[in-house]
Amino acid sequence: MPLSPKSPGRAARRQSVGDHKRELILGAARRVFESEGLDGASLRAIAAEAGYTPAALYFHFDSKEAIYAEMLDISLGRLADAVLAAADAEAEPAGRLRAAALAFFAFYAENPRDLDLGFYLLRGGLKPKGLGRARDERLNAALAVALAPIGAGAEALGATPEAARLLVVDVFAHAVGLLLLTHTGRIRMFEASAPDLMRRYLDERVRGLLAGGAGLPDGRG
Amino acid sequence: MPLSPKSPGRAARRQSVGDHKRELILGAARRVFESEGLDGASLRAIAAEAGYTPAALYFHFDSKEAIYAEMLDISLGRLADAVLAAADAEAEPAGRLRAAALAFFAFYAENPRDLDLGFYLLRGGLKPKGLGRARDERLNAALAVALAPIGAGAEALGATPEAARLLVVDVFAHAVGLLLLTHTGRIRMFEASAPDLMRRYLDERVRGLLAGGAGLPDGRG
DNA sequence: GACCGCCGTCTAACAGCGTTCAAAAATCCG
DNA sequence: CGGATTTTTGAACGCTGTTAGACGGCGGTC
Repeated sequence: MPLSPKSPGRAARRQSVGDHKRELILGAARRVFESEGLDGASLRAIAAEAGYTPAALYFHFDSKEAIYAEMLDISLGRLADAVLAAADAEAEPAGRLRAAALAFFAFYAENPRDLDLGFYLLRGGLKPKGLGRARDERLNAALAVALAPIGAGAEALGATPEAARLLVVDVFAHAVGLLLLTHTGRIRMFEASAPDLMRRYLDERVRGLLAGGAGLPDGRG
Repeated sequence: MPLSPKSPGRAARRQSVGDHKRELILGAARRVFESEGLDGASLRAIAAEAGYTPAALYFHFDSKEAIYAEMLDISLGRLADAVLAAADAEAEPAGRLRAAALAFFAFYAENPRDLDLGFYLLRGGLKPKGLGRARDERLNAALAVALAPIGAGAEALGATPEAARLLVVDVFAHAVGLLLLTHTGRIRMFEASAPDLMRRYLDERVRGLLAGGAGLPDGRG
């Protein structure tokens, strides 16, 4: 122990003050991001909104991407909360499955900035350079939590674990595709209601589960 | 006619020389983009690769985005070619549908730079500011061409036009979602083979078409 | 009570970006 | 060749994320 702690509670208090300032900056980032968009949100604008000089942000975060990464963590946490709440409001497995998947879809449909953040990651941003490998672990963990009710619902309806996993993957991909294609508003095929498409898709998958034990067979061909 | 054409073939020759230089620049952009990625490809790098000074590019293109937009046009053209070729290699409607959809998927799975370009648009890039409204028309038209064989196959299998349209939309969204989620390689659920997932999904939809006349009912509920 | 050291922030600057503008070079035509 | 037009250039602008060094203030030690 090269450092002799000067006083017991000191480090902890420092830490909590530091955390508070990080949250202050993240809040400013969220506001600027909300009004300017992800690409339009400059570090200087975020710093100004937080009452700081740009350089000061580098004391609290390693980079601008680190701020985005932390915002994504928060976003995924809110997503998981929304999905779990929606699932818990239903009693029957089929209802829980549907509610969870629709809540996932609705979360991103109604919060385009969270969608931007997610797409930023998917498009290759937030590379784990200095962000640490742990970031990816957290990301996958949060995603697993948010999607868990879908798989659980499928298993409760009689699907094998493998079939349930495949259904989760399919629903996830379908939702992401619908969200992305609707998002720009410039692809004519997707000017129609995306939620309707999502509902229709889900209804069919649940019906398949109820009927045959699997909407799509896990052995193909 | 305020401009008196000095000689008949002159404007045409100018035009063709200009087109040639545009293609030269687009080729340089494609190469730089291939090795540096969309975000890493700077205008100065593209200009250097083409043997130009950055400012010279602005004589041939309105902006960097205009270069990207033109690259996207070319990309969508190649996509349509690949899809139509794959469909034409099959005789039966079901085979044509499957081949077209799988070719669409494979085109982007095997050409990540084209995928980047497409996602750049979906993420909000290539806004029709100075790019002109005509860009969006061309974009939608190219997409319609590339996806036409899927809808045609569905109708040949007995689907109503509306059901066929919905199937195209669904397949499109599913493919885009799978491509996007696989693309980063950082979402653990999608480390498995995306083509397999696409095939499985397609098989089921085609089976639904063959069985009931519609894989997913067009009246939901 | 004066001093030292660290923490948090600021000022100033860097290199890079897309873009613009006036001037120069190259090209073409009569 | 002369003059007009089309292309290209060099230099600059304002923006971006980021870094280095200096500065004030606060906590703990002598």
